[in-house]
Amino acid sequence: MKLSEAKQQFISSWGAFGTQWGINRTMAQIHALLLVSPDPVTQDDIMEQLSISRGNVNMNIRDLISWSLVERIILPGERKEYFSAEKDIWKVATQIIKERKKRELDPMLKLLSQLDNIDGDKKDKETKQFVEMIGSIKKLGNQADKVLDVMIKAEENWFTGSLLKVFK
Amino acid sequence: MKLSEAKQQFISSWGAFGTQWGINRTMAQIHALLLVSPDPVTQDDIMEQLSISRGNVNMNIRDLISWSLVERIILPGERKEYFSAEKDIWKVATQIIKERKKRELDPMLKLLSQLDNIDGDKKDKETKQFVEMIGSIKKLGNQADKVLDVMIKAEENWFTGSLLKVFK
DNA sequence: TTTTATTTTCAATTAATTTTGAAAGTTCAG
DNA sequence: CTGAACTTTCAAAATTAATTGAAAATAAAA
Repeated sequence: MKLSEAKQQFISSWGAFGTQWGINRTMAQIHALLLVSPDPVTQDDIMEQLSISRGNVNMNIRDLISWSLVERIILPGERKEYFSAEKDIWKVATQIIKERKKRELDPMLKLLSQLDNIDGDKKDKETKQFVEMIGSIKKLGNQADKVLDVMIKAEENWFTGSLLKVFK
Repeated sequence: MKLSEAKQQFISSWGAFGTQWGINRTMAQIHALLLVSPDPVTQDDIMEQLSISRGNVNMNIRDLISWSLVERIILPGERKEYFSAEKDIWKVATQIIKERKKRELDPMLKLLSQLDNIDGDKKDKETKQFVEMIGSIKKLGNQADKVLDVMIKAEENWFTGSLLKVFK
């Protein structure tokens, strides 16, 4: 398989994959492009390679930067900005976990703890089911929270070594 | 807080939460409603409680059934169908992991292994970066695959007990 | 300062997804 | 069978999300 073909395939699939996870297709594609680009690239490079508008590139790049997956690079003596993605895939994964946890899991746990205190008869079937369900989701969420926290701090070696041993 | 109010809050937030994860808002809301309903409910109940059309309920319920999160219940002597959600939240979580793994991770790993063999000079910077990146994503994906497989088979006790111990 | 290169913004457009609702299909009691 | 009760389908409509592109803003060079 030719490089250009494989690259196209990767970028387009990464975009489709992202979509299923609630990530803007273009953002995922830009990320994919940067992941396989050894050198920093410009907005114009991205516009050309993905056939998308300047505004679109700009917004999605900023988004990727806010996720700390991409950094802005100023080359000395150059007017244009360049962009480069974090290439250590373990760091990429933990960074995504960290951000999604912060943006989604934490707020959800906060909400659940607000739904805790229900007025009225705790013996009522409806009330009982609600309180129990919120409680068990909260419990699971808190456990996931702890596990993810450790993962975020861990080294990749720990994952491949120690943890996989636990999983025999 | 009143039950009805808390329930509304939960359903609507669960829907918003689902959206961020690439899950249809209505599907997530129906799931939330069923999670906090102690008894099986009908399509009409769902239509009324969420103010949505019959077709919408029907399609999303089928989707939930295909995820094995909801089951169809026929009450003896009744003409209508009833629906009920799996209430064990650990089972819900592992079932979702199982399905997403099957529908998303597995196909992605399959794709990556097809992008392995690139023609041309492995010393070329572009080629090298591509091959290495695909390789490391594949490696991480395979590790995640193993970990998730064990989780899917595990009991919740294992998660709360043994695993959390590993995480001190 | 003025000019030029480059980035950012955002209203308008386009695309993608979701929802509706009525018709067709199914099932079952009488 | 027949018809009422109920479920399913799917084209069209509505909604939501993403994208464009040109104008405004910014920053560096002349």
